[in-house]
Amino acid sequence: MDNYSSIFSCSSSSTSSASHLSLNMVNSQAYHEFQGDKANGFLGLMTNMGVPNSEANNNNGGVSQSKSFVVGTEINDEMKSSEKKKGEKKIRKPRFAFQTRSHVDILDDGYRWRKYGQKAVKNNKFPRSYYRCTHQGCNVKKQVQRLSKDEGIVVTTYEGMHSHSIEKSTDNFEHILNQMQIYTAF
DNA sequence: CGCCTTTGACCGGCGC
DNA sequence: GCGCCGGTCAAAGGCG
Repeated sequence: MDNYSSIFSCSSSSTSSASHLSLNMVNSQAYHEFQGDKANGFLGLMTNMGVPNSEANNNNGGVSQSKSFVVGTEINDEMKSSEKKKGEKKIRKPRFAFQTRSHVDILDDGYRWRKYGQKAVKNNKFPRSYYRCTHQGCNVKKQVQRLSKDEGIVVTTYEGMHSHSIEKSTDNFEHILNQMQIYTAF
């Protein structure tokens, strides 16, 4: 979790109308923007989400916001010769993460995930869990990790983007956002 | 019965 | 070259 280029803070958006839409949008757009220039496009998007109306939440000194979006562009080092790897499986996919103040680490975002691994993280007493989207042909991955520093914070890192639509009701993004708000209130 | 979690093994990259 | 580390595989078992 060191090489993330930028951190966005996102307090709960009160307008639920934009919620699931923006999450989808962010997903795809971010993917594109990362090809060329790093995080600027994403930043713009976040502003589009019409966010910052920070509820004066009671956060303990260190953390100033309850939810923060972290966007990682992986190390682009060897992408000089883009044709180097024929299989392009080697291409580092853009990842983006957000951390949530929550006591449950299963954040249902509307997709179906299958857990395929769990590893201990060093300097962290909590393990990290690896999930994969079970939709056929969609190999989006995510990993969920809890901070040992503050076990109330769960970091979810997504990798890749879904090539399909959500299987559950699309209102689910609203639900999760609502959940986030609820947990944030504590 | 199908889908999921669990868990140790395995593997590739990287630093020494 | 070797060992560590992070990520993935796959067999076995659980659960609705």
